[in-house]
Amino acid sequence: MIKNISTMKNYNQKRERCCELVEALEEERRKINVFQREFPLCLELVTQAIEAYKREISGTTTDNVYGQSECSEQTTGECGRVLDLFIPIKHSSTFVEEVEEEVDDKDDDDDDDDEHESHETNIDFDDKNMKSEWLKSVQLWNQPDAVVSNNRQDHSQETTEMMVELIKRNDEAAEKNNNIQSPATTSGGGGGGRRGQRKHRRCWSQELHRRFLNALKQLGGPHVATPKQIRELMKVDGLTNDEVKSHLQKYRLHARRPSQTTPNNRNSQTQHFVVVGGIWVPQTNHSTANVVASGETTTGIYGPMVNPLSSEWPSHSNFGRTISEDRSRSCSNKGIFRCSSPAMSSSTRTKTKDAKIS
DNA sequence: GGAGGAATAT
DNA sequence: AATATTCCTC
Repeated sequence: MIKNISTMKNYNQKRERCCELVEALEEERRKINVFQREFPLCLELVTQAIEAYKREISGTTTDNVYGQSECSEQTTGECGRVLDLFIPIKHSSTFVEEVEEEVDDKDDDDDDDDEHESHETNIDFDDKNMKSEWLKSVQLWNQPDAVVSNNRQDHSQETTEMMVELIKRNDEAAEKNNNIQSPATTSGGGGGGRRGQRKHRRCWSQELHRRFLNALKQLGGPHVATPKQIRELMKVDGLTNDEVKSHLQKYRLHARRPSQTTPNNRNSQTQHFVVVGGIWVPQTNHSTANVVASGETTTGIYGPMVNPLSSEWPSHSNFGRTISEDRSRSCSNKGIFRCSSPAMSSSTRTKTKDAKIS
């Protein structure tokens, strides 16, 4: 008898717990629903989990008062599987291809913005240190699209994690395909294929670019800083000299001809730039409302990605497109002031080279 | 090996 | 067309 009572008690508790879970999951589903297109699988998984729990609830309330209901099995079976997709995330700190082991608080000592950045992220993880590492990695390296999709602050931690996990899985799959489908080629002159497999194309996230600018600032400008120095200052694991060099080259190119012709629809809110130590920066810490498509600007986990950095490029052109997509269009190249420009002329090397050629 | 610039691929 | 990667030259 006592046994029966305690069993009943257990089931009531269990049922209560299930109800809570269902509610929580439904809440999650509502949130994910916003991203239905981006995360169909995620939505499906949550839906499945909800259904599984609902079945379990109905199972415990009806016939199967004693013993394991079939739905209980589903819980450990289907539902367990579903949940397994989410739960392990918390234990996997190394799922980003290139984990930045070095990018931690210690490294950011000289990077004044980064400390601020960690506040922007509003992360309340228990194991903050561990998570911030991989979150930073995601933030730095991930495709901006995917990251921007996560830019809603009303997402709970679990939801975000689920999304990150799904993104990661998609990326992994894509990468696998890439490796299989694009073996070493010998086609095309110039860069591609001459030597083995072409490197995975990497996008410079806002955060990455911010670090780049920071390093540039510290080194005294794009025409003084060398790729190696920049890379060392950026302290981003996995970042190569070549990548920095390329980025620097791009930056210099745009600095060389800051005013491109794209007149017409300019807001009256003209953006003013100042060159400080050879770096183009917005004159003021403008709050020029660069309205993000999703509406309210958030400072969630991927908060820093939201800040429009396009203004930090020498020109307003599409240079920063990978970083902030097309938000840069709202910038203007009018009202640019140049205070100093160390060594803006093209290098003498080119001249000697040209001289040799001619 | 590192840097700058150009060529090339995506 | 813009941007990342690779090659060439110093």
